[in-house]
Amino acid sequence: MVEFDDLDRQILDLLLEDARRSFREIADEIGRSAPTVSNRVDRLRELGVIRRFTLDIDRSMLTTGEQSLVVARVQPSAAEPLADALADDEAVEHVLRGVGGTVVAKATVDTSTLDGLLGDLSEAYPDADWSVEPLVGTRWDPHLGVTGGFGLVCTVCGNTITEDGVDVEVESGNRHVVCCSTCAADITEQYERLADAE
Amino acid sequence: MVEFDDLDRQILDLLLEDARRSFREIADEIGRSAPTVSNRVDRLRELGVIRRFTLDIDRSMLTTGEQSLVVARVQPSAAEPLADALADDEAVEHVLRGVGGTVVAKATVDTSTLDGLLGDLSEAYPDADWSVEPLVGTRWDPHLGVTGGFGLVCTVCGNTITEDGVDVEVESGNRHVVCCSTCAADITEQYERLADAE
DNA sequence: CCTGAAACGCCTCCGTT
DNA sequence: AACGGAGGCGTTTCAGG
Repeated sequence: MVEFDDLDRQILDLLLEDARRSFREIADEIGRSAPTVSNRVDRLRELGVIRRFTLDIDRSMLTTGEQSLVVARVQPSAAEPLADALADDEAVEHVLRGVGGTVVAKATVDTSTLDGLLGDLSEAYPDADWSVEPLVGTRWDPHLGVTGGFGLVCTVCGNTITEDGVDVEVESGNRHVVCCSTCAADITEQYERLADAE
Repeated sequence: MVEFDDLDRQILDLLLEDARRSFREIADEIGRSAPTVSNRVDRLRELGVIRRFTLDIDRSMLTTGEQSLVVARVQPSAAEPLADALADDEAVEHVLRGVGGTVVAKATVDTSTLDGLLGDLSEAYPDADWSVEPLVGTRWDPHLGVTGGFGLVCTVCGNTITEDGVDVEVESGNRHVVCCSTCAADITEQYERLADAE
């Protein structure tokens, strides 16, 4: 059983708004019992839809708040490794990557302290077009998408997952949700090939 | 009394990692009692350091997950109104603004659905340099800054706030934290002038 | 500003439907 | 899959240092 319904969407909406809201309060809101909400939340965490419960902090109020905004444009094929390299730096908090090769990073240090990392990356990506600026304002309005539909997406073929969905546990303990047994076989094979290569 | 010490920093660190962690667990971790943690968290919320408790969601798993990355470069003076205009749209979840006039937005709709909003904004900011792409990857590693120091910053003059700090309540119910009575008078005056202008 | 005790509320396991 | 009850935590209030 792998599905994702309106109840899940409502729970996510309420938790995005206030992640410390009690399960009982959520239960009242959506017309279910607290254990149901608890079970749903557990499932959403296990599936990886909820990556973590966290805070939105106003860093402009803190002296640790010097932050930098990095925007780079590279060849689309180079975007993923660049994004990974940026994300690996401990000062980098956020990385966004567009399909066209735009990579945006938000770091929790000032621009001069970032220089070391960016110097290395500039050499590794000589064709890249870089900009680095002190970050002066961030706004965040957490919500799910505004489009009507919702559901889970197959990580193999991209189709929407229905009641035929399969929840595959690959050997590292990671889980993947796929739409059918064909995609499940696909992903299992991929992981086995990866394991053999080691 | 307005201060921000190592205890606050530790509490924020632990909550960034898991915002549903119990106050008692945090208390054990930092060697204080649960009521102390509860009081500190209340204070951090009231001060606006904690803007909200929320979730990090993996949108790539949801069919609502089509997202767009917008990067605009405008005159620095135009960046703030542009950032506000973007943030006002309900599909826009994140807005980042650099001091040099770079504005980055992350929207929870695909690029074609964004067209209406961006068409209007392109007309309003004819000198802007725009790019819009489907967003294909986001990573987020929540943490406080990596720099050593911490503390609260005066919203008037930018100095670090010490035990002389003042917590001013301006008439709208909003609060500001400033470093001294001079800055407190400044901000009160500013708000009064604003009220008179209406 | 902190603590401990106590009261109250919330979460989760379990048995049932 | 979901519910109600029960036991055990978690949170908050309060008195006292």
